[in-house]
Amino acid sequence: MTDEERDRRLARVEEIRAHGGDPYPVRYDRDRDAASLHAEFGALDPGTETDVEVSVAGRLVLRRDQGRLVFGTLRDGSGTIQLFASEREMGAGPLDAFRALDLGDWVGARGTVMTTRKGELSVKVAEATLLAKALLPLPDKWHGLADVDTRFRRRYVDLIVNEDARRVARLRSDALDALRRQLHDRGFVEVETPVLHHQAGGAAARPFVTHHNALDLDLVLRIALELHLKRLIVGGMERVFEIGRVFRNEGLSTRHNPEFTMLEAYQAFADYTDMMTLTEEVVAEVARATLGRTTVEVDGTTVDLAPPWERASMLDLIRRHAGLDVHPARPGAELHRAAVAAGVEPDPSWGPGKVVTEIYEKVVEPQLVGPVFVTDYPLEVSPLARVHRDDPALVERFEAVVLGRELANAFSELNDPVDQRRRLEEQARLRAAGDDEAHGVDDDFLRALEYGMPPCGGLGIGVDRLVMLLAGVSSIREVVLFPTLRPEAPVED
RNA sequence: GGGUCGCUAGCUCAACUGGCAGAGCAUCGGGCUUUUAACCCGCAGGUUCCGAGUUCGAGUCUCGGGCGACCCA
Repeated sequence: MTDEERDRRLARVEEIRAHGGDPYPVRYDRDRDAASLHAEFGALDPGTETDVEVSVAGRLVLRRDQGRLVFGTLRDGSGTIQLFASEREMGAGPLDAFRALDLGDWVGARGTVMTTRKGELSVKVAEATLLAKALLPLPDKWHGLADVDTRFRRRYVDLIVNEDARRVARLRSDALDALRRQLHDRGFVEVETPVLHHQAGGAAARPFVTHHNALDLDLVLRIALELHLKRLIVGGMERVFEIGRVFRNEGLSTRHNPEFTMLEAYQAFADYTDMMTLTEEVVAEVARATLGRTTVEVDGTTVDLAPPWERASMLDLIRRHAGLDVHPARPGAELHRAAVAAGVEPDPSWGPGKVVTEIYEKVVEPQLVGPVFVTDYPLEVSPLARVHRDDPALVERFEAVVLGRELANAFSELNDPVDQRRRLEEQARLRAAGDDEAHGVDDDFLRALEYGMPPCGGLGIGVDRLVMLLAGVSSIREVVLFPTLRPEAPVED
């Protein structure tokens, strides 16, 4: 019976209540956590007794029963500490009650600090208190949870038994903290802009559609932060950033979760070269703040994020890695031949810029170790970026690539309202022709630009991907605490 | 969407070519006052993901379905 263990523990709960106990008491006074005990008493010699009385609290995760002596391992938010429960110290009745605790129970313990003969720092228990009874058993104490799906569905269990899950969750918090500090230190102001949009914009992606009942209005969840942040630049907020969730209605993979976290930052009077400097400095500082170093390792490959990062144009990289000399101004037939030579099957609907970009993405990007700034994208695939100062077929845009993955995307922002309107109308044409990832025309955004946006550099960093890099993991689900999953099958457990 | 692999006790995993469904941990009973995944003895625990088929006999083979992982588009 699958509920046998749970029934046994429920019966234990009733037994405790029948004896006047409370299996779920309201609070507990603890004065120390495991880490502080190790920090203060870690140097004690084996076999030391102290008269320092402490109280600790945590989850009982291991137990070693010696008969008249029971060892327990208690885990709190800081680490683990051993409990030393002896009949001599507690008496037979209380020791039996301690023995009756189940693995997974939350327990408070008061006693003195000691070390065992083997030198393990312990609390010699004078009094133990059940703080919360666990009804469901923990997974195998040695192997933990191996089923990846269950790890993500029951992240709470993953966090209990998997040190690495705790490490990554903490690392993500540290990285967000460091990102905010880096930007604040540079004079950026953190803002919050709407998640519910009338129209998806700022990226090429399909949105989630939702509905506002009172207004009887369909709305979409944002796919990017860009267009509202630029409105703030128009409003005179010279340096703004937002760290926020965006939503893209696309498939699930090791690199894609439908909701993920973007950092976008906009800086007035700057161009994309300034954003390269900002990117490499901020990312390197975040690595130092979270890892204490600038090198990261994923799947056995180590890269150093310390600035300066290599800068190379997309066209140069195609020449170098694919041996092809291409340019979006070349005749279409020539570009199609080049694409085929590179192993890319060009779609008839693709313009020359799209063909060049596809060659880059399929052939070049996966080979790039980096960190490298890939600069100067075809105009056609970048409707929000300013035309390149030296080449009208290109825009001033870069993507930062590390280990074949895009980490950041940035432009010299397009602030000519007439040019912007033309480019969005071209997108609308593609959309009408069936490209459901193409932009629509956002009239309010265009109106904002008509009030005048100063020259501006804009930067987007995929926070999840940054954390993946820092954590050394290759699946986005490892860095998102509760990744999107199919609903659990109705009959389970 | 395609390919490959997987789904067996609460957890982690076995079960040669089709032949009595097993182990470790957890649980339960017993022993043990310095353990470290404690250890020793014993008990109990199963819709082998679901459904159909082939067969004297299916965890194993065939077909269909579900869920997941990895790779590819």
